Amino acid sequence: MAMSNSVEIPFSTTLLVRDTCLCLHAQRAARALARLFDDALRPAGLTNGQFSLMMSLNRPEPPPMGPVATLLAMDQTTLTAALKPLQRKGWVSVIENPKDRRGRLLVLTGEGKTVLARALPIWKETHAALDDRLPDGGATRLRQDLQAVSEMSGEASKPAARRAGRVTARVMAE
Amino acid sequence: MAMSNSVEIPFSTTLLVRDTCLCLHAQRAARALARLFDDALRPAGLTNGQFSLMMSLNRPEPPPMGPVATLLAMDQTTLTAALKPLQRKGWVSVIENPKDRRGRLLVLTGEGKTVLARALPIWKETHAALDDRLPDGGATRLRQDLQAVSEMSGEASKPAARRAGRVTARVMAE
DNA sequence: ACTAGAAAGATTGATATCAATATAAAATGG
DNA sequence: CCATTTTATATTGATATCAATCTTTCTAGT
Repeated sequence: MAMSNSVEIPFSTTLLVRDTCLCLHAQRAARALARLFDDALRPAGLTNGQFSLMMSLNRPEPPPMGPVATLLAMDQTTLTAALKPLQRKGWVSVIENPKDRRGRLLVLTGEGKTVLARALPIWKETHAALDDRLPDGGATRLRQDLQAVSEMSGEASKPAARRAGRVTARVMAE
Repeated sequence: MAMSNSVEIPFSTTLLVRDTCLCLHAQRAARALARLFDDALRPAGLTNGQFSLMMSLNRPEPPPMGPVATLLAMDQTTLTAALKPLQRKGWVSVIENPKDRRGRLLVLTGEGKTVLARALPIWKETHAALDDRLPDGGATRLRQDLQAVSEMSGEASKPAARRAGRVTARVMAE
């Protein structure tokens, strides 16, 4: 009798994973929304990620990189990479932190602010349209649920924490 | 009087965008969940995306690429790229479609099935743990909301449709 | 059958993402 | 104050993501 080499997973399992996996659902929604906003923001010269990043730099005091990476729930090395094109375009400057010479401060330039200001109404329109198409209160609920998931699967696996074996601080307090 | 070159966006607007943008929330949750599942699946040699992709290939009949890309809500060119490492590892074969010589069929190899079968219990555990940490019914609700968003912002902006100016067919009917 | 258009994928180039690792500076414990 | 550890960030290498574009093959209309 022949060696049964390949392990069969029932098709029903495939359907189960397809229908229930929160990770898959999140990746799909994230791709779809990214495309939606990328398309909308294209005339402004920004992607959804660049918009979010630059918007998060619009603060009274220029923030260091770590907190921004945490805010965006991205790896610090991803942030370093994401800043490169924005620096090239002159929209963000990365300066040395005088208080801590290991660190950098992220500064939105005047030109960066202009680009961001042009993108803002597009974001508003796009987001309002999206909001309208969701059932009443759907957006708020979804936001809360996403927040919960980010924090939950984030606490233990926040990029910074994973390297250091511990959890890091709060970010962008109002 | 000096030229007022830079456009100021109030900090309150930044906080508004940070707190309400569904796209940002989705990207963050997607990154956090991706890390969670990537970490869990690492011993099995798979990333969350590779797991989802390979699982979606576990069907009675090997599917063509288009429907798989649609199912995963990713661009067709992304799928082409994502298949490369899986082909190299011998877990997926890309064969010519005898019915349509433009097309390809994606086949999970025996070795691919074995890898996937080893990853399955990890997925189950990880997903169950995640489920437990969400409030009652939270997972189901979130799934439905994510689904709605994917379909909504997907219909008009499905990768295939964006190129062709129209919307494509249903996928992976049970 | 022919031809124009549509559809399926592949390729290229730019950016995004993270793991592993490296470097430099600050903090901490003697 | 010095040695160790920790923290902040950068670099490299692999994969993921999409826009723009190209080739091949199929389909429709004639």
